[in-house]
Amino acid sequence: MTGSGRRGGRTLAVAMAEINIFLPDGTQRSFAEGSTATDVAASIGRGLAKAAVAAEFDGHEADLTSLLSDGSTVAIITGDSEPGRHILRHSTSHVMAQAVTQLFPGAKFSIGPAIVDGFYYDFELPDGKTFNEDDLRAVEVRMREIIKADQPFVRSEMSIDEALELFHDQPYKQEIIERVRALADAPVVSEDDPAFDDSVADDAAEVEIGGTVSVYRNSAEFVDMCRGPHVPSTARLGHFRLMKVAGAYWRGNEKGPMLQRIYGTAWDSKAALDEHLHRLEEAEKRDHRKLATELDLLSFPLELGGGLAVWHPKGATIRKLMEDYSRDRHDNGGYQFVYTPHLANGKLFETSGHLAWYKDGMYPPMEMDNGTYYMKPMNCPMHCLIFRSRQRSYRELPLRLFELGTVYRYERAGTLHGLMRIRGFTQDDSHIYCTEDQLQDEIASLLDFVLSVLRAFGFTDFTANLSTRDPKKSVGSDEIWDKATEALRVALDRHGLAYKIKHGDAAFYGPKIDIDVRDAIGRSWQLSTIQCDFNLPERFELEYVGNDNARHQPIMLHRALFGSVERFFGVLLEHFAGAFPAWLAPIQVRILPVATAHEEYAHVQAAALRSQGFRVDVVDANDQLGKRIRSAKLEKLPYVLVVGDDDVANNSFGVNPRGGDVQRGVPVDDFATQLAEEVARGSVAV
RNA sequence: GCCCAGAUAGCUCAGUCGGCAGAGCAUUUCACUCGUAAUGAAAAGGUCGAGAGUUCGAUUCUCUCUCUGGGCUCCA
Repeated sequence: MTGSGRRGGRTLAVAMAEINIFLPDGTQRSFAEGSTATDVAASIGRGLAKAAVAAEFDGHEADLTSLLSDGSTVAIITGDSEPGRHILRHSTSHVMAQAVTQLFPGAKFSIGPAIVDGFYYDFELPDGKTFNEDDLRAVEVRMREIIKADQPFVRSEMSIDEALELFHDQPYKQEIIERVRALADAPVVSEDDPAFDDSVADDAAEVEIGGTVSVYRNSAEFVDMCRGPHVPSTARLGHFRLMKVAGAYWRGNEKGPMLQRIYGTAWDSKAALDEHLHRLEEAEKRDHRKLATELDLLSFPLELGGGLAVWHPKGATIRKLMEDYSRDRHDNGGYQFVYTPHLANGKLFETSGHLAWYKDGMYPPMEMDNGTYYMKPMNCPMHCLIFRSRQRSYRELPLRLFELGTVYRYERAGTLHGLMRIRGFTQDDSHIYCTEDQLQDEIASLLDFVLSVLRAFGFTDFTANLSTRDPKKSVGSDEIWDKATEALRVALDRHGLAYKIKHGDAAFYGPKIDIDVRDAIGRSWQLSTIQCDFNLPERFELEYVGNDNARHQPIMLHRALFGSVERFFGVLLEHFAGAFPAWLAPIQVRILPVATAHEEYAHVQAAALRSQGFRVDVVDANDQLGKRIRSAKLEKLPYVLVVGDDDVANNSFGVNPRGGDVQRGVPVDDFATQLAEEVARGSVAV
């Protein structure tokens, strides 16, 4: 079966004339043809052999059988498993590099890892040439030829010096090899260690650590440094597509050279590839920018400039409902509402430190007769002024100030993205001032509050990130950092919320929790944040009088649930694919009279429903009923009510719900009662 | 900010090898009055993103800018 290209739950990985066992730690051991499980167990230990994530063998089923019959469980990697997809994607990226070097002589290549759903490879073309769409198609064609040629991937190992010689005309490969040489002598650093360096780990993933470098050759002219593993030969590949070309900095360094990155997707079967492409189409259909236009919710007029939106009536209705709900919850949650202006004298941002650290992210200054003014990039300094406006007692704490505060940030032009990254946006922002003793309880109840509000908007799947101190850049004592970090951790544990610790990822002023939510099609969005701040209370010299009649500095918490109202709106729009639940729908009910004779009844009923607080409109019988229904469906309205002779006679509606079956003759009062229940249920906090 | 690709009617798009700009949907009007996803006819709708250059002539070619999309970087 060698080279037969079996896939789909069957053997994918087969090597030439040897057995390769892939161990869970990412290393690989090779055994000569004919080795048995006894040999394997003797060499690497039975436990490790059992835990192996994959094995390559020579297409001799007898060898495999002997491995298995000996009792060692050696997993054979298949194309429809996660490690299998990883291997075939990485192998496809090698083939792409091979095709590129053939079509573009002199191309330098750097790294080409497997990523979610696919792979990429970064290139530098001679004379600063760049890829275009036609180049991509040409590369695809060449790749298919290589795949058809059924070239075996042959692994070999060499010394670092030999590798440097082999890749003498590949400067990026040489740089990686040099880094690995340095790494071989350096102590092993765990991922949890603050000194852990991602980029070194990436390099280490390319090659073996320990003085040798492994390379894979799959034809006379193409060899690439790689730790492996790979599929045994190129014929095992084939269900791929090159998706796009993009610029990418070498090692992600903005000051470094810009390479050409080609992204591709690769799967073990045509069905899996088609399914993936279909998923992309579905995600595209839910794109909030597309839906915002189709549903007439908002727009980004050219005349306004980049990253600035205007809200049309329907979008504004949804936004108002979101904001009303938020205000209501905060009102009941012990928050006090404040308002602050959109711009301020630069002295304020000098005091807060924003000008010193964040000036590039702020709109440029406005010179005025009595000073220099800036649009506010944050609400916190202003809330601190409110705290400081008079002497505070411990009896007032925790003091929770809340504002739907609109801020302006000069996001770099290339980073703008619809509502998700925008230059003027509104935070559901609160700053909580509390004592050290109150910190634990405050954070715990805050986490309750955050999750409850998110659930009310239809999200159920959450994960959290806990970002801890970066000792190289932080203010505040060890003691207070430990205490705050512990408070955040305890709150997460108490909730049983899954969380990852991001070491050293905290802002300089304090640790934080970020909440990610999964939407209806499984994408993850970072929304809420809870941040401790030991910096601003110091800078603004905030204090309260304690029960010991002495002055103390409060701890400050920043927190936002939506994060930004605009971004949250965008996420909701994609989550619901524009079909907002009844409590948020800008138009909940549309009444369609069958003919002109029923228009009066339709308008009377619409007025009656409006008086009960529902959002209702009527479309008169100028068009055919079918057309008006179609139009209402495209607008994704929760309820279409058709009224004709029967309904006028019986005081009823023909109810056509979104995603449900038509029901004729529903009594008017029954419909109103049921809709009221649905609306009330929709926004209930869980 | 950097790399690539774009910008034509409200929307989705076609087109002009440089010579008065096109469709469907939406809009308006007229006819039709219809029971659950597209009735028919007509009208109106455009400085072809902005500016400069080349040209007898530019929406089309060149350059700059603006904005958008995909990435990279960034998001204190």
